Amino acid sequence: MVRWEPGGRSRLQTAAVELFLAQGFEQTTAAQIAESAGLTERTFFRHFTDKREVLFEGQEHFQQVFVDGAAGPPRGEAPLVLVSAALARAADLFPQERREGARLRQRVIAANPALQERELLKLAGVAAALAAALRERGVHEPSATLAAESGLTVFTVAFGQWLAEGEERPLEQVVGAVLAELTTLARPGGNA
Amino acid sequence: MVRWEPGGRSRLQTAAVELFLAQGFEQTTAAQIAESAGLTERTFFRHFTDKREVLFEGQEHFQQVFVDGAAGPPRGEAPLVLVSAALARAADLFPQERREGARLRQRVIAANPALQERELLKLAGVAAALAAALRERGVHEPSATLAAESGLTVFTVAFGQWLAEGEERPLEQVVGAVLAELTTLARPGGNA
DNA sequence: GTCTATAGTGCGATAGAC
DNA sequence: GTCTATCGCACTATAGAC
Repeated sequence: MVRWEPGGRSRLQTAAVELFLAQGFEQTTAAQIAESAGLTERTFFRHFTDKREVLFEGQEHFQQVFVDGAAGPPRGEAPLVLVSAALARAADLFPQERREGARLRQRVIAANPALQERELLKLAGVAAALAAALRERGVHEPSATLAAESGLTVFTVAFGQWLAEGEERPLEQVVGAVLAELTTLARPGGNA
Repeated sequence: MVRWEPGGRSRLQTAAVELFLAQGFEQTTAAQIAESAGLTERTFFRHFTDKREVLFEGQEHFQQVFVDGAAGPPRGEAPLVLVSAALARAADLFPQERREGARLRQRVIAANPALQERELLKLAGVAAALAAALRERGVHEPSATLAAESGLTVFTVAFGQWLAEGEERPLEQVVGAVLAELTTLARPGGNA
């Protein structure tokens, strides 16, 4: 006989999304989530430093994919080429099967400013890591930061479109379209 | 005889910055700030919905300056021209005299992730409002969002540079330089 | 202005896995 | 023995309700 069931962490995450969807983030207490997963409140906070964090697992991996992706193209390529490569790798993380789950998660976040704050902080972290990767490839400031932030902007815009009702294209294709739009826009006289 | 000194709100803000600098954000309680301003904790939370908010006064005005700035150029101009106009107006909000105060505030924010989250949310709000203003001027999605987000990125990068040790140029000039860098970036083969 | 729920922390105890 | 996941209890501060 086991003292506790395995996978406490993922049970907490699943329970959290369900409860947040059913009754809202603020109306759901950490104790409720824990109970719903067969654990105690104290254990919830052992796994997640705060209540919001339960929705943001896997961010380190997401970030690393961007960083590694930027290391793909040969040295000397333009910053946006490196960013484009990173975006392609990041898009691979979200195949069709993940679309519906992503929609649920996004709905929870959209309904609560505190969760939006956390998401923005995570994205800013990815952008900072990507900028550092670009600097390692010889891109100077402020270009590195501009390119990295632009890349994350492209990703989030594309991701939102990917989650939209009726959107059928794979994420990589949407990312490509948005990136093309950005370069058009930034070219002097672009997209009047 | 007055029942209470005037300017409670700004006294709270001043006290908050001083205490946050001296002992850190988390180590400072709302009660301490209130006491330091000769008020009660309850009054603090009457003025500011949460502890972080005491550092983010005046955001509505900041946002409105961006929106109004984008309404300046004649209709039919390219999105980045509208954004450039908005950036110029926003830069005017920060003359030389505000540089030192801005440095202190930025130091407090840089030292605490919770404050960074709030700042990012505020900036996202400005970007969303600017994007809406661009759409009103006939810019379609996703260009409106891309242009607006890029504008805010340019502003924050420039603002950071403006606060750097040894930087002497006025903010508007730094903004112009960073914006020029962004357009260079998007040119094919640009800025390798 | 008071009262209260909840987030989040610190510390110690327990129990299984290795 | 060590390591790790769990629980239990006491505690503070935030923030909202009354």
